[in-house]
Amino acid sequence: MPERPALSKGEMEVARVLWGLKKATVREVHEALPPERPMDFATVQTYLRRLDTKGYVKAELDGRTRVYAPKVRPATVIRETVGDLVDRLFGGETLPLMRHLIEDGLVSDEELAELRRLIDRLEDQ
Amino acid sequence: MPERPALSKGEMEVARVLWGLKKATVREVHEALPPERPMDFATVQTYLRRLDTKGYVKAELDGRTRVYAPKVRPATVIRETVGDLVDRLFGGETLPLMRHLIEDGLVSDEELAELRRLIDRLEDQ
DNA sequence: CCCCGTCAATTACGGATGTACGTGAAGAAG
DNA sequence: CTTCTTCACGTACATCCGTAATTGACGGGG
Repeated sequence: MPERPALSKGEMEVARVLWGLKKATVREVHEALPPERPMDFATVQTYLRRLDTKGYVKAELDGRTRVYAPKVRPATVIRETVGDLVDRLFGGETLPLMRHLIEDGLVSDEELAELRRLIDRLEDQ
Repeated sequence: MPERPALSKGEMEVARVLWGLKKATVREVHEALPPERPMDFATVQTYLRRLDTKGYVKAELDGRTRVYAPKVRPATVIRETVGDLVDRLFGGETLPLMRHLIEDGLVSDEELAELRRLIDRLEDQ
């Protein structure tokens, strides 16, 4: 597999937005940013350019404006990123991460139920 | 709460080792590193010094050798780190992360069972 | 005493990252 | 046709990160 350089924190944020939009110009991504995390237009531009060089998105010129689109699926990025974190922080063990997520109250009751359904489905299949 | 600068990947790795040792010199940390992730002695030294300046560990001099000890509990670091990742990659939603962990086969059957027990315990309490 | 090996500390350094400024072209206004 | 404005592009830059080479103090053998 083509080993891409890992994403940085900021790159992740704009990648996430681009996944949501499927296809967008810098301006569109900029405007779609979550309001609690504003970012300069030029900063978004930089992140998109870097995502391009790193191979996570592709860009094509429309007139004189670049239109970006994802090239790597979110699931892939997530797997790699989370895997890396689990390695470094938990020595590769996944369960401790789960435990923390659950015990720190980061998961609501509803989500717990949903989670249980998920496990059920997976187990008898 | 004293907002510390976030940990970098490398810093996490040595912090993890130090948590295991409770208290150790650079050399001890260096020797306790997982074999599949070797690291120069001086590199470990640098990470520990940076962990110190960032406020994650404290160091005291024993003779002319520094002895390091954790100052922030793992649970705290984990909460902050994972929280940050969840924000950036999932917009704050925890469940999608869980889903990915489970569906990508990153969780063994045994762990699934364990996980179910965890949920049970949490729910009826 | 002087030299050498050992171990810890300090300094170094190229590349990544977060963030933004300066520049130049396309179009609107006069 | 000249000027003003708008927008996207490339360039910039201070900091952080990963990684290690260099320097300096101690103790032991000649």
